[in-house]
Amino acid sequence: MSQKFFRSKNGNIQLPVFFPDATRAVLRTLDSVDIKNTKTPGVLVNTYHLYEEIGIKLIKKHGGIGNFMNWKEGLISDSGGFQVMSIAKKGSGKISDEGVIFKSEGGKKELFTPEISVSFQFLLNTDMVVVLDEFTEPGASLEKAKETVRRTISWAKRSKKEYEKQVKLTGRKPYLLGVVQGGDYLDLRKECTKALVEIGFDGLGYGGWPIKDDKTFNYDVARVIAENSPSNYLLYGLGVGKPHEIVECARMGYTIFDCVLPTRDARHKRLYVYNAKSIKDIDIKKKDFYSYYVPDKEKYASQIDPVSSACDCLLCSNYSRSYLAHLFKIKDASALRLATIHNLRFYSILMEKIREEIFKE
RNA sequence: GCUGGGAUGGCGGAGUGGACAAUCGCUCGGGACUGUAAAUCCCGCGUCGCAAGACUACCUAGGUUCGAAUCCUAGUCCCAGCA
Repeated sequence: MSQKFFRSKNGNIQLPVFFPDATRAVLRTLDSVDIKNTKTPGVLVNTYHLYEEIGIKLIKKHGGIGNFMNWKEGLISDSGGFQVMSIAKKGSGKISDEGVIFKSEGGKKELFTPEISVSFQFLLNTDMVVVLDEFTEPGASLEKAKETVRRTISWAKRSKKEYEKQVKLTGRKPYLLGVVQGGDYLDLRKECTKALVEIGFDGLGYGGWPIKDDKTFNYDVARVIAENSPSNYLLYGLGVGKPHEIVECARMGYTIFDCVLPTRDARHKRLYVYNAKSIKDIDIKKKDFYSYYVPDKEKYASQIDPVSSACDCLLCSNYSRSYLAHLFKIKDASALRLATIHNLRFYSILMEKIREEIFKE
């Protein structure tokens, strides 16, 4: 790991980091103060969604998405590449070399291009700009995968160009992240990585779908990207992942992660808990260093202890298991908020532990 | 006391002679979720069995019928109205 910090407007943030997904400029059920209190150093917002849902004028008026949502910490904007994939899947759009044609809310056809993505991200005024890429679908044929890599590289070139234009225009120089595609084809991944390095970025992202057919994480791809990137590059696991997957990738040199899991899982009644008595006792070297806690089980309905003793979040330091079970049972929104806060704190503790491990070595 | 209505699985509540181990909802148990179309979705839930299947079941006891949760008789309990 050569890069030790992530540059944000509010100062340097120690790497590695996990940024949860505030896709639509909100981390569902929380507000920005809540997020900060979980010791989460930054969030990811989504270019495609914000482009659709918030007008350019309003963003300009606020001087960026950070001001809009009153979030002064780290900010990364995703390009919309992941949405390009879902559009294609839905069949409600079309991907061409020029860009993506999609139907907006009102049914109007709109063209979304790599240039639009980058320039809009400058408007969002985030710390890292991610280039628009074409997602290699899981199970894609070699031919299909090659096609997405070809387009991803061509879009990356255009993005870089637009980025340089925007740097001149604004005088700002956020990180620029290239995204590696190529599915499970290691040669393709390598080729894509090299081509992107040739274009020149501040870092590269592990794009596409990182989970193999057998449901396990594809570490081979992660390794190929890491091994073929310059040492000063930031390595970013896009949409990664489960706690143990983050630990593994961090050991390979990845330093930035984002994922919907902690927040979505919280809303779906899956809380993460460390198999440890206290925060100090957490050992991420152990194979099963964490497990799941389902908050509304009957057996918890009368327990007065907190969800986890190895946690200092708002939930664990103030409320009992029975109270949380009650909140879930009566479907009160605060159940989701407390659960989300807890999972985010779990992830921020995870990153603290990873930093400890890496700096010790 | 009289009159009418009713008693179905953990709960609510369908079914009103065969296609019923019983629609559906809830509860309960299990699973999924990875750059968020997701406070969502999937599975199970009489007993035994991995399963095919077997057995016991719709208040109780009789009865009618080839066949009853469904029809008849008696009983028990509950509810409503009237005394």
